[in-house]
Amino acid sequence: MKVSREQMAEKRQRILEVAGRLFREKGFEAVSVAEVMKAAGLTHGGFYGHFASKDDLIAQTLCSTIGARKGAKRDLRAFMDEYLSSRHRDNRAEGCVIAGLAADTLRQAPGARSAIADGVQAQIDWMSKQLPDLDEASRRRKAIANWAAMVGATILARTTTDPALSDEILRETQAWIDEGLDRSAATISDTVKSRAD
Amino acid sequence: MKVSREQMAEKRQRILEVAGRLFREKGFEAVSVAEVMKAAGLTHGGFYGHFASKDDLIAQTLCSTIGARKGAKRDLRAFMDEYLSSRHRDNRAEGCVIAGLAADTLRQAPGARSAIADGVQAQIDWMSKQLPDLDEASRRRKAIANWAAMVGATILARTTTDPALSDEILRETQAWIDEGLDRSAATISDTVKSRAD
DNA sequence: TGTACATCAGTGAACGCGCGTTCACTGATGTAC
DNA sequence: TGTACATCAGTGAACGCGCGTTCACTGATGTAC
Repeated sequence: MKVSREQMAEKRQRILEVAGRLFREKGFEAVSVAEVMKAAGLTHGGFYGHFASKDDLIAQTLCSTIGARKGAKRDLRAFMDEYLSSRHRDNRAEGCVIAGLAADTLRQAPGARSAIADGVQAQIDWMSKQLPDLDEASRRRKAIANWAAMVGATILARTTTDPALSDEILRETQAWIDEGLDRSAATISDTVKSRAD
Repeated sequence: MKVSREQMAEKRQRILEVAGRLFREKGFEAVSVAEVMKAAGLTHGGFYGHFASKDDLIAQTLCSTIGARKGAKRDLRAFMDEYLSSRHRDNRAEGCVIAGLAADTLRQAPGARSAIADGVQAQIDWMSKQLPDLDEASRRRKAIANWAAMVGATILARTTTDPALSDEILRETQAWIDEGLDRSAATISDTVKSRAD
């Protein structure tokens, strides 16, 4: 049965949303087209009215989900705290796409790969811009190293079966990053002071 | 046709080796039992004489590959240099199992999960032991944060489609880790000096 | 040491299953009059 | 504004395919005499 154009656009959006959740939770290959459509309240046959293929759905879902998460970011410290929290570790379905799906995306079609690659690039640029260091090079170095540590810690914390070790990985990574940020702040205040002299 | 017992043990070993390479290269789901057996020079029907199921193969391959890599480690600095090299980034088939398959393993059977989890634990313990810092807590913190950064950087560097950014991620992460190690060395030599006074 | 036979690792056809994808059909929508 | 009809989003059965797994069979191995 036909539906109105707004309804169709809404349904397309709903498919992208549930696909984003399911893919992050289970990975691309473990989620079937039929499962996505059912979760969106539709039957599987209608899928190809919205997307050209499963690969197309994957690429569009990544674009859409990365875009949505990008828009929600505000303060760097708050972002890092949330990222290395047990809540984020345990909530794969709504968490960071890169921590959840980067490894999976390596073997996907070019559309998916470039969507994730753009996300990595944008994330590094954003973090670099938020850091307090004075010179560009150390801002960028710190952004890359901290982002790598955050992604790695999330993946390792999710992998571990021992809850104490999992918590420790998040906590110690956060402490290590905080030490680095404090050191930057101290250097900057020194620099500002010496300039004032 | 029957073969001698030593030949059968050799074949089992060869299956584990090719499976280790193929899984790291393509992920668990994208490699079929038939593909593994063909790569080992056998036909797929014989598979169940060696392993109870594909899940069993995955778990045993992880154990075997992690064990083999553990035995090959020597010096921490050399290990870190190699880990964050473009060679390691580009050689998934023979590289670190955790960077290559940790994300995939999340959704695998318990045997695979615990094999990878043991690998994570052992890696943190080993790195912690190799670090020069005087107190246990900062050794462990540094081991966790550095290991997380190494795993994350490898995954991000493999994800990126821009070769320059990929190289940059590896280089800057290594530089950041080196700064941390140098800082430890300096602190220790200060401590030793002040004790000598 | 040589021979006859039981064992069993490996072979390859076959199985059932779930997947991505297709397609004839349905019926609400939106348009022409 | 009301009616007749073309459009087309959604339905659900069906498809071909590759997968993990099974099984009757083969023939070299290793043992009993």
